[in-house]
Amino acid sequence: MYTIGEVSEMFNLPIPTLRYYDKEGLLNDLKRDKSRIRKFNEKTLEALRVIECLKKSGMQIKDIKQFMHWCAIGDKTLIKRKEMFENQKISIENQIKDLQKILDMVKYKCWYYEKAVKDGTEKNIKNITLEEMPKDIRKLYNNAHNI
Amino acid sequence: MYTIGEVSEMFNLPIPTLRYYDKEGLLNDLKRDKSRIRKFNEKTLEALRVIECLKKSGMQIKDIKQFMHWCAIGDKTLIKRKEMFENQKISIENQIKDLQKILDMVKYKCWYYEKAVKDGTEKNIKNITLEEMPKDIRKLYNNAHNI
DNA sequence: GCTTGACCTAAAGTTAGGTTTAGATATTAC
DNA sequence: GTAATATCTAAACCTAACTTTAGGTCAAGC
Repeated sequence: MYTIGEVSEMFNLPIPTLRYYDKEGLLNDLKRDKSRIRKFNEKTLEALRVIECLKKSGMQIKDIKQFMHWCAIGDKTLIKRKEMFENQKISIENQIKDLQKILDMVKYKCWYYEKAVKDGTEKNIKNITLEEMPKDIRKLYNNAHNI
Repeated sequence: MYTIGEVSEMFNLPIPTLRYYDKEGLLNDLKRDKSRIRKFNEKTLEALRVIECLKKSGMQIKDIKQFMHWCAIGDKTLIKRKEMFENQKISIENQIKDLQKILDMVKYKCWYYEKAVKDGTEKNIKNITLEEMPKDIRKLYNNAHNI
């Protein structure tokens, strides 16, 4: 059993954030002692790990709440929970793909500015054609420009 | 030369968003005609492409504004702009790495719920040990659990 | 000359996800 | 017993990035 202060340290989350999650209904398993003080147990910590994961995957608090609620209901909601994770998987895969395109654009810009800094001016590189680029850079450029 | 309505369609951005970007100083090259109507040219469109890219990479409007301002100043700011893109490159690479860890966690959960749905209950799988997991799933689990 | 449609502005409103404040209670240390 | 420390609550506040509203201008078509 842990106090809110201990959990705050463990997860590196501010105390008000933990209270906020509780208020929003994300911590179903959270119990209180006789003087209304929150007592976090292993189940609550596991819930927090899942919350952190789902948050980082871009899910909104209200949808995480929905999921936590399904968990509380029990086996009747297994299919919904499975589907949720399958959708989240697709969503993350798409986010990674998108970021890889953005990364190509940014890598192209890194090359561009390296050249510009070397030249001391942007003039020469500004109107470069595809043919004048090194092959690997051309690839970055093409990837990036059909975003 | 394009009107704000045309650009809105081309970029699939609401008109008020384009006005907002202009107001925030992201569109230095934007000119007006005699009756104060915005006229977008190729340079503005290229700026919008860069803005979209930087936004998707997680950069804030105020930092994009800073970058656009550097662009307007000219060759004196080349090193700053190069450094900005180099930092953004690292940031995106880290975002991708983080998402890949999250993805492993979510893939593990997909496997977990597939099994649970097959069983019709979460009971059996709930307390599964590392040894009882298939090797590839154990790998996902381990990757995910040192987030 | 009047209506329609696309543009304009400033200012207020919105949303998510917290964070801060103010005041109350309870346990521990001296 | 009293001071310090950690907890509690409700409610106000905050920030980013828009979005909506209300009212005004302007050129084209009838």
